[in-house]
Amino acid sequence: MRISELSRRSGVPVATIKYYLREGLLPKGEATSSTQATYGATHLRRLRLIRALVEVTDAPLVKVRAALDAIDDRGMDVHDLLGSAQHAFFADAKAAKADDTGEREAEERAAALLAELGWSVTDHSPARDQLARAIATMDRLGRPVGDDMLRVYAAAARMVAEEDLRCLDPEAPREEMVEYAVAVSAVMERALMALRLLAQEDASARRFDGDRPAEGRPRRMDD
Amino acid sequence: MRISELSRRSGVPVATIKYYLREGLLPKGEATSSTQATYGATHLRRLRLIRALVEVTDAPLVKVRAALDAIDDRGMDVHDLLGSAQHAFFADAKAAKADDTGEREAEERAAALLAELGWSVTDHSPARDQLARAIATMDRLGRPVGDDMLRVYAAAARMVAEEDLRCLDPEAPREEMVEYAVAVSAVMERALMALRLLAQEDASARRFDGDRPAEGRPRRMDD
DNA sequence: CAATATTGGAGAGTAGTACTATCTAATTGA
DNA sequence: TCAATTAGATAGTACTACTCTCCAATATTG
Repeated sequence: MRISELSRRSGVPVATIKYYLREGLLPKGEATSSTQATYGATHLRRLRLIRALVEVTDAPLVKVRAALDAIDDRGMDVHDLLGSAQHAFFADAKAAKADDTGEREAEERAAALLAELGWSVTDHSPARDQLARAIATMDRLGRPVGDDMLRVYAAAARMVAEEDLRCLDPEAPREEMVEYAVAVSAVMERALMALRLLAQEDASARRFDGDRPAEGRPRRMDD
Repeated sequence: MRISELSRRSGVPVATIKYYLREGLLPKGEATSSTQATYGATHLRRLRLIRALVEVTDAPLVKVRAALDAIDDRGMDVHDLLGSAQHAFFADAKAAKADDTGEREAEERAAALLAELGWSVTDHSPARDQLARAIATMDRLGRPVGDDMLRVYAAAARMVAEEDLRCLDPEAPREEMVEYAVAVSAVMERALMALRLLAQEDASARRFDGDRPAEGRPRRMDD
């Protein structure tokens, strides 16, 4: 298929496709002459993935490209491939400023939690830094988070992550599997956040709105 | 305190504070003369909240301002205040294009899930739209999410949301409580996402890495 | 009281992101 | 043959989040 058909089938303007080509987000089509190239199903799938990533999460293109580059990296086993794609997409641009008050302490709390949970994760993971950053930020706001809260969060995260991995098909071709894993991580992140907000609204209704808030009634068991 | 002290104590450059003042993110200080104003603890707290929001989540300032405006809105009960602050901060700029394939269907699935869970949430919530969008996007990528997966996500979201609400102090002044709620929603979102990634890494290790020594991949045949 | 510093307010400038538009020359389809 | 399409390159646009410079009015210090 030529570029105009790729555009029509993906809903992305030709000018934008050319821009993605220039920026290396999309591999070049196969040139049939000096002013013609053809694109295949891979290009269409890749283009849809790009749009999903930029529309649902609003990640900068540079992160999308980093994740895509990781996916295309040959010569890694699935676990490392998954890890490097996540690393690329979710790494934070602004480096960990290991300078200030409480940041170090927050890192230690994050490490302690991970140790307690017994999760086998690499050091220097961007996710770990982000966890520490969130803890440190809550400290700085004067509202430190308790260990019990972190444990609840970790338990919820684990439930979701098990489910994420469960729906990965080990029979699928490697590249598709990793593409899918990245898509699930990124777009289902939005779903999870939306559900959290919805659940907060429900909980808030039960607490502040439903019946009189002030008296300390025992926790309702409706589950 | 004067602007330079506010800058020193918050770590935010004076020029940036002035910019926030101009943009209405920070209320003006009390003017003591035509070229002097003083700022109080409220300003410092607000400034720290702004920085936490823009640094941890990378929300655009317009969203931060919308959330802040909602917080400052007098004459709402706590539940509605919480709701409008969340609405303001988490609403998506790009309107729901109710046009295309499967979007309507995704909305129905989201509604059905919420009905099944019995959550009392408003219609027209941005979170609901985002949930539908995520479902529709997975469909479009050719990897639709199952109802069982959505239920797991919902259960996890509920656990976290209960915990979020639990740590809200009903005795606290209303404004501080809402500020805190927004901070928890926004910065602990990052913590939850980081933990999900870490849990995915652990699950991936157990699944793809754990029982295989250096040499073998379960199956590889391409190239 | 004079010299120096700081401040509020306004405006312009900057760097980065994600496109979008225009142009040229080659090539294709009718 | 000749309008339409295309690759590739360059330039322009709109937006965001600052950052810088300037001014006149104060405030602080010697």
